Amino acid sequence: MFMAKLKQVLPSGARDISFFEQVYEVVKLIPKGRVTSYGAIAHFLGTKMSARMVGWAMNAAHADPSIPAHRVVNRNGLLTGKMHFATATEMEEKLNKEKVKVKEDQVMDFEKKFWDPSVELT
DNA sequence: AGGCTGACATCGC
DNA sequence: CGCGATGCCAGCC
Repeated sequence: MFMAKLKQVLPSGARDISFFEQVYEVVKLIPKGRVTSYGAIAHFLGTKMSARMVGWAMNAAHADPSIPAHRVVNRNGLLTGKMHFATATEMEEKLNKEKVKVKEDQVMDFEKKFWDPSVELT
């Protein structure tokens, strides 16, 4: 269960030097009112084929409040990870505050709000 | 050392 | 149109 791994989200050591940090960096760099996808981040990090890694990284990211994980959605602009937030509505509420409209757990104008790190950060 | 898991992405039936 | 199976990679048991 996720509970089991939830405990290891915060390792006592500082040996968290992995692409996790890269994911954190990218996610933190996401402009307000913008969103990106796991696939885009994965691509930016080089592991474009496996967006799962990004999702996995985000799993650990949710432990860090400074990481706007709510701005990261799946390829369809769907808030698939909302269930991992404190509350199921927190994600879309935060997005709404950033002028990002969410309908049916889906980001509206996703393509317009989409922020591609491989393009914006290059 | 081997196997399981994961907030995805895609194709297949 | 819905559910299932597969690929990818890294971390953890």
